[in-house]
Amino acid sequence: MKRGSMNGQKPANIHDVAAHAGVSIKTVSRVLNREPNVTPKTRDRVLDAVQALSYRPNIFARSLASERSFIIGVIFDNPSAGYVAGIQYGALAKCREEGYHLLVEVFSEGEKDLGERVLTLVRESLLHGIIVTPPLSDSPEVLSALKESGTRFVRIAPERAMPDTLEVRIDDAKAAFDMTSHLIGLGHRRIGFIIGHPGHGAANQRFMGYKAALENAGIKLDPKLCVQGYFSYQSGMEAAERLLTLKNRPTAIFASNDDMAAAVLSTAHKHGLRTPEDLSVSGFDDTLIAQVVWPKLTTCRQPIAEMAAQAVSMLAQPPADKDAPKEALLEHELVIRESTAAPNA
Amino acid sequence: MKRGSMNGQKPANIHDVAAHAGVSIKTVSRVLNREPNVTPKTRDRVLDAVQALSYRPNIFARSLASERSFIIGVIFDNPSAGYVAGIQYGALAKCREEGYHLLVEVFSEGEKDLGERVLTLVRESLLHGIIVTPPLSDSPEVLSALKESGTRFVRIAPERAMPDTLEVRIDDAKAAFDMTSHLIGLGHRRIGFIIGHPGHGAANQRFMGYKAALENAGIKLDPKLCVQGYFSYQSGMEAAERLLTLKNRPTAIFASNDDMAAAVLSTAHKHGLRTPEDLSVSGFDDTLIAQVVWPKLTTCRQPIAEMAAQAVSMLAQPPADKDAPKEALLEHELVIRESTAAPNA
DNA sequence: TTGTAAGCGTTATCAC
DNA sequence: GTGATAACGCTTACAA
Repeated sequence: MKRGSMNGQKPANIHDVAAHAGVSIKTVSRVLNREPNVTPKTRDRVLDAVQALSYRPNIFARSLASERSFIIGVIFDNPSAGYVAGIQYGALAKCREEGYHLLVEVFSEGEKDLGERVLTLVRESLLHGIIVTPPLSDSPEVLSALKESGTRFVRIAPERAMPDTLEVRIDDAKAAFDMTSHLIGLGHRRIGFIIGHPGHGAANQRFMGYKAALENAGIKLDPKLCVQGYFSYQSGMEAAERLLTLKNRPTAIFASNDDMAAAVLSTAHKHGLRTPEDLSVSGFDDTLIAQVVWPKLTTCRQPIAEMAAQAVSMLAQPPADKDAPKEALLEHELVIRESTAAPNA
Repeated sequence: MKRGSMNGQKPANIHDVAAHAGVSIKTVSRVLNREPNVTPKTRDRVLDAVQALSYRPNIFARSLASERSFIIGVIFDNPSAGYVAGIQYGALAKCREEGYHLLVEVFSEGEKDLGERVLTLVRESLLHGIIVTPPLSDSPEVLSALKESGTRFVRIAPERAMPDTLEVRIDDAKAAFDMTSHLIGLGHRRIGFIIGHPGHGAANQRFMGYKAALENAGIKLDPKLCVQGYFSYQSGMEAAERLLTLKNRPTAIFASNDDMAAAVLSTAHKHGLRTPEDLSVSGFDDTLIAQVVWPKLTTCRQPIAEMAAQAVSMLAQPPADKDAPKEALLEHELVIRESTAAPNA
């Protein structure tokens, strides 16, 4: 057995490699970190030794000595499983490329000592950077703790802009505008809207987009048609209930995310309404649910994984780079499926 | 990344605390690690200093010096978003309790150098332990790499037992037995079964439970009624298609997970079959989808989060403890909803 | 181009 | 009980 592990042998360290290659540890370090000033020949000898001893640098020692960390953190507050999975998938792919690891933490916005906990996380584990997902990306406590810590962070889909802060987003207002326009194009005039969670950044933007599209088409906004939701399936059912029992009920409902849209479908069904014949329904996000419900949901695809990958890239960039873009704006895409059609079609 | 807070001040280290408290660094270390032999008075002085300087130990230095890590890894291969989220939720809660962090990594079983990558992960980042989720929990490459590395690991829902290995599971065979018996109790005799992914540990167990229940009720197994699936929505549609176009089609279909059961629902609908009047459908896992489809799925709840929490607990336990349980068996629970009823009801 | 030596912030080994 | 001092495995000035 060539590597020392099972049988109580300690794994090789940088000194072993140096000895095996007949060079100094500094040279090994240079090779490993791709620093200049190493002859190809020396480099090969070192690489051979690394191979032979199956050496892997100790990440803790590296971090301790260099004051850099190779771990990127991502923090969540309970969003949908599909959203979490999408973010992680994208972040992990890029992390692998860039040589980082991904540490996950969940915080709930309500909890005591939220700022304190965030500080502990970044300080104790010396994160290289941190990805902040909504609704945490607009939490004052989280944000000020992060600022105080000096750790670089990227906010995903934040509502409010912040100076000197990295952001990744789509144009939520434009996306909602497009979706609403799609409905209007189909011939709908009475379009219900289920607003997202009040604290969630993108929620407001989407609402704005909806209103702008109505105005653009010369349709007067009916406040009765706009009801508050919280991005949860449950809240979607309650909102749908209110909209569908209206005297003059809408012919289409645009929900701010897929979970709520799925709830609308189910509620409409319960009321004996067919989709899309009697009621068109559209969602937002294009998570798995959109394709699993019947009929399949018309929705707006948000490139969640790419957003996370982008966030990792920004973090991987050297902070000194003044010219690096501070904000990345990614493209959304309307996905027209079977849940929307012309009214009374 | 530099750790200094905004104003360029470096965070306090153990020497600062020692100086502030007028003791040696060893004493500070003792207090922090709850070692004996410290007078209450000294202890309080140290604690005050910690507070005053808002000191947090550097996790890298700690790990380097003690050869212990405070990070637990969890590795996935692409399972459903609901499953991933459930595992992480449970693991994180327990990690917080026990003072660990959670590092996530995704591997795909097909990829080259899988074992090599697993080795690198545990060695490079010196994980305290690692949680292996299915289907990785039965991957020979992953398992042998882990054994070789000497890192402690817990397998979630493995199919094959391994000596001297930690495991957390439910009794999948019993659960499938119960579900099948529920269907039989309703009056069904022709019960279709969609088998899970061949490489996935629990899949076989569930199939065994199905067969045992039939035998127990004196029903002869019809091989035509058992079709292979892969746990994906897509594979569920194909399997359902085959079952529903059978000359003598089943009056109930039991799919090995919720995603496939949702696909059965949709396929049945397409064939003009009503659920549960014309066809009963049941799933497994009780993920979000089970409650989002219409009608809501009868399924078997698997306590995913608790299983992950249990895994963290086992890892947190000192390895020397010979009497610590090597295997945890958690309870499943049948969740009867609207997708199952008596045939022709 | 390569090597020496001094940290990095902890824990651990002994003395006292 | 408490405290110097040496690891831990690496990076990085600074020499050579």
